[in-house]
Formats: sequence, structure tokens, C-alpha cells
Amino acid sequence: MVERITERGDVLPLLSELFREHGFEGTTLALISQRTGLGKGNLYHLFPGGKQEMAEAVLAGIDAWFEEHVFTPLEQAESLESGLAHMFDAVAEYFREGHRICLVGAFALSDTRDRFPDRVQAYFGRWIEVVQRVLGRAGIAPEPALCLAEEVVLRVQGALVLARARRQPVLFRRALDRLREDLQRDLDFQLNNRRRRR
Amino acid sequence: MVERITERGDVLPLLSELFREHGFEGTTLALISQRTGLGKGNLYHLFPGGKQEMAEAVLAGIDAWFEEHVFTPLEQAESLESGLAHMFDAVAEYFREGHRICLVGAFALSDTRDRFPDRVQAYFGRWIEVVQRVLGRAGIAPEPALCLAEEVVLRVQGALVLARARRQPVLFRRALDRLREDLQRDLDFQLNNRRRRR
DNA sequence: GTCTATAAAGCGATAGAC
DNA sequence: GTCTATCGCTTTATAGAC
Repeated sequence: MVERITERGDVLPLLSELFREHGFEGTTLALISQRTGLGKGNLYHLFPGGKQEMAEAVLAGIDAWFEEHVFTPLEQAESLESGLAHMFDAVAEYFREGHRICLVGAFALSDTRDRFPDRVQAYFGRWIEVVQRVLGRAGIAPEPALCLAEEVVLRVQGALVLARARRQPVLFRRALDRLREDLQRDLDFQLNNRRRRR
Repeated sequence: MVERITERGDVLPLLSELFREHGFEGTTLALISQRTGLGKGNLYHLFPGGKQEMAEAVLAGIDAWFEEHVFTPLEQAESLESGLAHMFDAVAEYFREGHRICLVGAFALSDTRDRFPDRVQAYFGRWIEVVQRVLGRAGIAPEPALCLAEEVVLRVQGALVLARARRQPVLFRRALDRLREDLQRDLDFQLNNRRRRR
């Protein structure tokens, strides 16, 4: 049985950018049709569920991207340092050095959160969970590891908000660099404390 | 000449909550009419510019609130510590311990940013500017003071995103407490360094 | 599969009676 | 000032020709 060929995969990146630029409500079918070059009939053929299904597919794609390019490398890295470095590099690339916003974050702040409650929950929950786990594996206690993990995710989101609000994408890069440094310093502090206590 | 009596002031809090809950696009005139109990005719009498003018008035109100309850006390506080403490208390109260989002932040992440470019710019710009100035007055050099000020604003925004995404308002309180501690520690570090160098 | 046409509903804004 | 009625437009989604 040959997998049926669809163009969904080709359309997803365009849909992703559209939702980022105009939000869920603001992304009209007319816009989608124009940007993709597909007629409405064709769009409803590819996504019978309409806009809702399109956004769901985009969110699933984001989920898969982070799983592949951030979480898995982070968990399987040789050292905590190299894993975190890889994560920050991937994040900087994903958000285009601050030129791109986080679609899930934007959804979270709007009504759209309640259209995709599980996706929004899982995106942040999984990120925090993975960071907490690798920190724990390195010897950080669960509670401070959770705090640090929340700070990582939260500061990325805050940097994206600030960079977009002020139209200064470079704010994102600077905030990300500070986050790397602060995290490394906190890690040293936590692990040294632990070593000293033995 | 007696100031003409309008009900704009009474309607603004309701409008503020509506825009927070549904965004600019999602806040329909039907919703506004229902929540305020005012007919469309009355609404256009109070706000001839329609929805745009309503949101503009809400943003102006937010601006004034922060100026009065955050920036002025921060600049006129007896000590840096008491000024910052007052700011964090006011911020926690304003965002209802994480139950309320930042309207300007939500606008910033959406298309709506470009409807109110100056307001969005100024909200974050002014906040950062004031924090940087009081840090500078306490002896922090301009560059690290700017970094610290950006971190304050950015971490508040990120905490609001995370708290709303995960439906855990308490995340905001915890993040705000960590921010207070980290800032105090950084301040001690910067000022001690400076003293030692003399 | 890909188009056009159109349905059905909702939108912001306006006009005019009272 | 406060209503109702309605305009003109846009929206998502569907139907049907080809």
C-alpha cells in the first residue's frame, strides 16, 4: 500500500509563517489562498477540518521540530554543557535571531490558547520537563532544577516579546547570551555547593 | 468652562478586560455592547473613533497607571531597594498574581502591534529606561544597568506567558520572587565590585 | 484535484427616529 | 443621549461544474 501523496508538507511552512504574522483569527483563508497559490477548494481538500486543522498541523510540526532538534540532542548529549549549548544554538536558529516570534507563546496570550489547550500546555511543559531532567542527571536537585528550567523557557519567551515589541531583534540575541552565562554560573554554583557538602 | 461629563472613565476598565481576554480583533462590538450594557449608538457617541479609539484610551490608561504606581514611586523612593520592592509589589498587584496578562505584551506579539506602534514601543521603552536610570543613580554603570533593566521587563513578560500557557498563575509569583532575589544579588555583586575597585 | 459561485453568518460602522 | 435598522464588507465553509 503506497502512502498517498499529499502536499500538506509543502504547505506547512507557509502556514506556519502566516499564523505567526497574523495570528489564528487574522490568518484568513483569502490570505492562505494567496500565499500558497492554492484555491479554497484545494485547501479544504488538503485540510478537511479547515483552519483549525491547518493550525493543528502546524503545531504538530513545531512539536516534532523541537523534539528532534532540541530535546533529543539535549537528552543524548555527551555532557550537560554541550547539550545546553546545542539547545541554545537550535533555539537561536529557530527564532531567527529574534526576527521570528514563538507561535505557541502568541497563541498562549490570546483566545487561541483555548482552541489548542493540549498543544500549548505540552509545548512549554515538555521543554521544562526535559531541561529539568538533564539538570537533575547532572546532579541538581529536583526543585532548583525545576526553577532553572522554568527560567530558561520563560526568559526565551520574554526576550521574544521584548524584541518584537521594540522592533529590535538583537535584543533576543543579547538576552539569550545573558541566559547562557547566568545558567552556567548557577550550575557551577549549585554543583560546587553540592560537592562542598560531601 | 465646566468639563463635559462622559462615561468613558467608567467604561475603560471593562474595555481593558475585554481586550485582554479576546485581543483587539476578537473583541467585537457586540461583546462590548453586551458587557457594558451600552448600545452601539452610545458607544460611538463616547468613542467616535470606534474600537481603535477605545483601545487607544485603554493603552493610555495603562500608561498612566504605570507612571503613577510604578515609575514615579521608583524614581522618588528613598532607597533603590525600597523603590524596587515597591515596583515588584505594584507589578504583582497589577497582573493579579498571574491571573491577568499584559495587554501590551499580547498586542506586541500580534498584528495589533502595528495599530499602536508608539504605545507598544513606549510601554517597554519607558519601563526599561526608568529602571536603568535608578540603577545608574545607585552606582551601576550604564551598560550593565541596561542589561539588568531589560532582564526585569523581559522576565515579567516571560512569566506572564508561561503562567497563562500552563494555566498556573502561581508560576508568575514564583518567577517574580526569583527575579527579586536575582536582581538583589546582581546589584550586590555590581556594587561590591565597584567599591573594591576604588 | 482545481476552479467559480455562493451560502450563511458575523463584522465595524452609520443613519435616523425618538 | 439612547435606541433600532441596516449598509457594506469580510469571514469560514460548502456545493457543484469541469
